[in-house]
Parts: sequence; structure tokens; C-alpha cells
Amino acid sequence: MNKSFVSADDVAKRAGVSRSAVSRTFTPGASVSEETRQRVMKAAQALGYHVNQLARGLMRSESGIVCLVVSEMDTPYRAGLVRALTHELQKAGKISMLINTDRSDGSVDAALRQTLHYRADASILLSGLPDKAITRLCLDSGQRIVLINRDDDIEGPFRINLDDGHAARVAVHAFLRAGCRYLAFANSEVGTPSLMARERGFIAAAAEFGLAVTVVRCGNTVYESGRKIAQTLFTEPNRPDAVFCVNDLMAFGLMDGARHDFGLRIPQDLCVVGFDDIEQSAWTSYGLTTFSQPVDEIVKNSIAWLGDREAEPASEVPPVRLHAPLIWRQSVRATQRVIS
Amino acid sequence: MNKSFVSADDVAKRAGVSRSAVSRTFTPGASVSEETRQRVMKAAQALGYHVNQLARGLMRSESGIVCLVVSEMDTPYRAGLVRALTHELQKAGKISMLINTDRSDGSVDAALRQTLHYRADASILLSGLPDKAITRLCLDSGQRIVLINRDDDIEGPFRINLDDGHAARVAVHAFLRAGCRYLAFANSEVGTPSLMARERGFIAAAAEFGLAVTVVRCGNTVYESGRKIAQTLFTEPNRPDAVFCVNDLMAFGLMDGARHDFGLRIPQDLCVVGFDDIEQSAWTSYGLTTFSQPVDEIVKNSIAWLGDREAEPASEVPPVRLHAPLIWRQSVRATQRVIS
DNA sequence: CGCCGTTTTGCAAGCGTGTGCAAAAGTTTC
DNA sequence: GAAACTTTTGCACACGCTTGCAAAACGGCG
Repeated sequence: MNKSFVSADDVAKRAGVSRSAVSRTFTPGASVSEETRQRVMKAAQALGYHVNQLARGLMRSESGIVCLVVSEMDTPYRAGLVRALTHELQKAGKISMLINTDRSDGSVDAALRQTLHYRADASILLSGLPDKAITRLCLDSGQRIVLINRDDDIEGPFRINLDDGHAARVAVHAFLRAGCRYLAFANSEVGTPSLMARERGFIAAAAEFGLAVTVVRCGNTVYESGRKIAQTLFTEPNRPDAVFCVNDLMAFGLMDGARHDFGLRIPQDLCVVGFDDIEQSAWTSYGLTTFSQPVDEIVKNSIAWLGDREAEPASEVPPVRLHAPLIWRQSVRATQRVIS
Repeated sequence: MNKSFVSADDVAKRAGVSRSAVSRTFTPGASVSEETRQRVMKAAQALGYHVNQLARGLMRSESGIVCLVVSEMDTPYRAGLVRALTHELQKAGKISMLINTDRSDGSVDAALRQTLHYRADASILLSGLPDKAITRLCLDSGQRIVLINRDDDIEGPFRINLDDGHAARVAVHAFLRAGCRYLAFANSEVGTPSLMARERGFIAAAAEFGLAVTVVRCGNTVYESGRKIAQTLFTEPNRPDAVFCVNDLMAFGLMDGARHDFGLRIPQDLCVVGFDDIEQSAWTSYGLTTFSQPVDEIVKNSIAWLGDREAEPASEVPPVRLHAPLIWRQSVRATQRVIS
């Protein structure tokens, strides 16, 4: 009761065996007789012994730690991803360290440095882009790196991306089927490769049908930005009748602005498509037609890559490109509008 | 370039000093001459050396690890809390481990066991209730425990709670001022002490004015539950004109149900108050009047308690009880309704 | 009982770090 | 220049664990 952790030595002493025996008892697949194992277990139970993973990680090459580096993690999409990742990592016997990179400027680099401090087996980056040098350092230290939706050109990390261009194309088709003619694209000023890919894809697909796209970029990928974009978009002379928002949150802001400030009805006067399919999209007030982030697939791929001890160096492996299906709800007309 | 972490020995060799010198260079407050410090730093830089926190944690009693144990962490309130906690912990030089307790049954206990494995300095519990025995074990191992909004009667952990009862009383007053007469309370079946405290407080305060409260409990504290409660509440003979929802998410479900399925106008026909003040409450579609979780205060108190190395055993310290102010938006009438 | 093959067990060397202690080096004072 | 301090440095042990290795124990067989 002296306020300190109990060690394997204590257990060994109590069970009347050597320290090796207790170590082997807690090492799956080690050679211990059933009798001693029982003895050790009983002693461990009584003392409240727990293997010290720090010390274990010192001997083995693996620490069992996986770092998740993420900023603005209360964003619904990110929060959901973190939840799913931690859950599956735990099932795989790993523990997750969460590194918050909310402070800008070199924060991702600092985060990766932290992962080195704790000898993490792997790092999963959900946001930000790491410096090349520090990435190299991690990789050289034997750490694995997974980049999710950060379409980076660094070689070495395992990259998981979406078919953003294809999704944008699907959005155009959906709008055309609904009889929309004036397309707009609501983007942020963040300029992440995947966001820009959606923009380019949308414009290109529209061009194939001879349609121009009004592009507005504003602030961060948040509700307020959508709200502001609604202001600029619907006060223009020829207002769009279809908007593809780079993100569900922006879509909500845009919808609220369109309805509240301009009295537009959705989908009768305006069709909206979002991206992420976060929980709120299904709420009755929005009923947003949106592309679904294949969270489970993303997680599955990440874990598989981490688990596969003898996998190729990632430079050989092409990025995984996952499909984001369109989830139909009520923010896009299913059929062409009849002009009455 | 042999895929492994570089150790202090490597640095020492390269800098032509002893390993102790390296260790001292990276230990704030240790005695090293400026010259050797420079030499060591240069060598460390060149090799990409990083102190191994696992090994350091083995020597010192502190690992620098703080565990956050939380379930359903993609819930907006929880996600925000986790974000704020990780941010402040990092500022305090700690690193956070995230333990997901989504699987029910004994999962919190398993989580605490994990914290022991990694010799965490402290654990912060945002959800679930730990077993008493395992809590004791953590405390005896010298670990600190913080319980946030889990109004538990275990002695030892540091407890942070809200003045739920008082908030409920404020809600009743708000409704009365708006001229509401038929009060209802929308709860979940979760039965957490703090949720029940809100329920009891609401009923008691209403009783003081001779008013009865219709209580409905349903499912989890999520949107769908609110939706369902709207169904049962507004099909009743004398429908309520004011509902206090235990949670913002449920409030949104209730509002959507009231508006969409029953054509009720808010706040003209129905006043609603929520709890948490999550981001969505400020969205135009909802404009929910709600009690604000003092996230910053919660975080500040937690960190202060962890940082204070020589603090009293928590059994001496009474739970901190924080105030949750009511944030006025549009879901409650400011003045009494004029019956026309 | 002796021989041989198979477990089981303890020893001891490591993993990468911090730190007390005494020796070495440097600084001040007389 | 020696004595008395102060600062810096290296040694060696400790932290709690894993694991290769060889000795010990065990079991079967002739």
C-alpha cells in the first residue's frame, strides 16, 4: 500500500518462483507449466500486478502504441473516424495516443517528434501535412505512417484516398437529372488536395455538358463558411439552382442561409449535395444528399497495413483509392422539375 | 539507416562524450557545460536522436501519459471535451492516450487496466463508471483519477460535476416566464446520476409552482430518441407547451419531430430547452436555448488537479461543482405569449 | 536403472534511460 | 603556487521487463 506499482519481482517472490516464470506467464506462447502459471496468476491477482508495457516495449521492438495526429477533432467526420480507429486498434491489441495539432505552424512536425519520443509503432495522420524530413526520420526509425485523405506526394507513407474526382462527376449527373442548370461549387480556402480534386472534377464534369460553374471559396470547412457563401451566391444576378458543397458542414450552413435569408425551398428551388455523410445529414431539418465517407473501409485498410508486419515498403504500394457512394436523401430532386 | 531508433549511446559516441552527458543535456536543470551541450545537440541533430520516453518513464516515476477513457466519443459534446483536454494536456507537457469504451460490460474496467499497463500518471473518465476495486488499485498504484460528470460516490477520484439541479430550476423559470403551463421532461433510459439530477430538479422546481411534469424516457441520449419522444409526447391528449431535454441531441430530435410531424412552431407553440450547448445549437435551423457545458472550466480544473503534485488525496477534497449558464437563443419565448 | 528426448526453469545479459557519488577539472582567494 | 570551493564528468547501478542458453526435472523405453 505504498503508492507504487507492483513489479514482477514482487509477484515472483510471493509465488516462490523466478522472475522469468512470471514474465513467461504473461507472454503468450511462452513455456510455463500449468502449475506455476496458476501459482503466478494467483499471486499476481492478489497483488494487483500488471505488466509494465513501457519496460516491455523497451525489450521488444514494439511499443504497441499507435499515434493519431489530428486537428479540429470535434468535427463530426473526424470524431467519427477517431472513434472507429481507436476501437479497431484496441481490438488489434494496440493503444492509441492522440496528438492534437490545433495550433498551426509546424505543429504536425512537433506531433511526429512526439511519436518518436514514445517509440510509436505507427502514426496515422488525419490532418495536416508533415515535413518531408521528419517523415523520413520516422520511416527510418522503423515507424509506419498512414496518411488519410492527405493526397501527398511523399514516398514511404501508406496513403488512403477517395475517388474525389469521380464523386464530383456523380454530383454533376445528379444535378442534371434533377433539371438543374446553374451549378455552383462551395469550397473553403483550405486548399487540401482532396478538396481541390473535388472542385476540379466538378468543373470538368460540368464542362462536358457545356455548363459553367460558379466557384466560391470561403474560410474553413465549417458551418459559418457555408452561411457566408449562401450570402454571396444568392444575391448574385443569376442565382444557382444547384450547389455542391465540399463538406456537409458547409452544406448545412448554405441550406440554412438559403432557406432563412432567401426563402428558398430545398429541393424545389435549390438542390444541394454535400460530402462526408456525417450524422447530422440524416436529421430531418437537413435530409442532405451527400457522399458517404467509407469510414469502415478506411479503418480496415489502415489496420491491415499496420498489422502486416512484413509488408512492402509503402513506396512500392500505390495509394489505396476508396469509393465514396452517394447517399440519396431529400436535398436533390429525384426527377426533373416541372415548370408550371 | 538500419531501420531502428537511435539511442543516447550513439549520440555520445559521435559527440565524444559519455552517455551521462547526453542524458543531462536533455534533462532540464541538469549540470552540463555549455560547450558539451552544444556538441551533444549537434550530434543529436545529425543522427535524429529523440529521448526514449518509455525508458525515461521507467526511471522516473512519471510516464507523462494521461489516459482519457471515453465512449461514443463522436458525440459533439464529448468530442469537444476531448479536443480541449488533449490540447491543454499537451501544453502541460503530457501526452494523452485515448481509450475507447464503446463495447459495454466491464469495458471501463478493462480501460483502467490498460492505464496500469502503461503506467499512466492519471486517468480522466468521461463516460462509464469504474468498478470500485479497480479504482482502488489505480489509486494505490499512485495514479490520479478524475471523474467528469460521473457523479459517483467512490472516494479517491477527483470529481467535477455541474449544478444540474440548479440548471433545471432555471429552466422551469424560463418556461414560466414564457407563459408555458404544461411542462415535460425528455430523458433517456441511461440513468446517469447527472441526468437523473436534472430530472429530479426539474420536477421539484415545477412542483413549487404547483405544476406537474410529464416525464418520458427513451433509449440513448441521441437524436432518434428525441424524435421518438416527440411522437409519444405530442399525440397525448393535453400536449405540453414546454419541454426540457436532457441533452441537445435529443432536443434537436424533438424539435424536428414537433415541427415536421406535428406542424408545431417553435417557440410560438412549443418552447424547448436543451443541455450542452454543442455547436449545432447555434445553427439557424435550431437556435436552441440551452445550458452551456463549461468545457474550459472543466479542463482547467482537471489539469490543475493533475499538475498539483502534492495535492491532497481527493477523498479530502469535495467535488468541484461548476455552473452551467443558460444560453438564450430562439427556442424559448422571451415574453409571455399573448393569447389572441 | 540408465539412456534419451522433451519440457520447464533459473541465470544473466540486455533494452535505453536517470542519477548518486566520487574523481577530475576549473575557479577563486590568500 | 597552494588551498578551498564550485562546476563538470564519467562510472556504475537501478528501473522492470524479455529471452537465449544451459542446467534441471520429467517421462518413456529398453
